[in-house]
Amino acid sequence: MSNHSGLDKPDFGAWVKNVWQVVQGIPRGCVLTYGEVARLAGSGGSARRVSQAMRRAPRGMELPWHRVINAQGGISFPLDSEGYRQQKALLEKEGVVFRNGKTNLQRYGYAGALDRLLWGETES
DNA sequence: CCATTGACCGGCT
DNA sequence: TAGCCGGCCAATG
Repeated sequence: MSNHSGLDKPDFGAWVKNVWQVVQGIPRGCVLTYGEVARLAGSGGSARRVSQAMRRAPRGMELPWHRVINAQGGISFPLDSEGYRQQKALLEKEGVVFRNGKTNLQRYGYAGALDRLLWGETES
């Protein structure tokens, strides 16, 4: 029951809200990949849906969207777009360093944060 | 309703 | 290291 004519949407809407919360939980100066955000929000969607979820965020909602990057450690906007420049600028302002258009996920990413807690500032 | 798109990802060559 | 390919799934035309 309840499944009839377009009812019972697989709570994609709920998943979207989870995405917002996950993104809001990313500390300043740190980053998370689309895939990681998707997973932390629950196994309902996929990495590709994360961008849609963030675009759906209400105007005025505080959402550090710039802390979400791709699994290669780079920004996923076209290189010559305004979004690319803006995201990079926001991240650099938080101390995230780019080398050849990519950041070191081992250092700024999720796993990196754990490693630093356990091993301290190993880094090279 | 079918086809294409997209702020992606992992595996394979 | 770099590039191609298939899968993913809601949104858009």
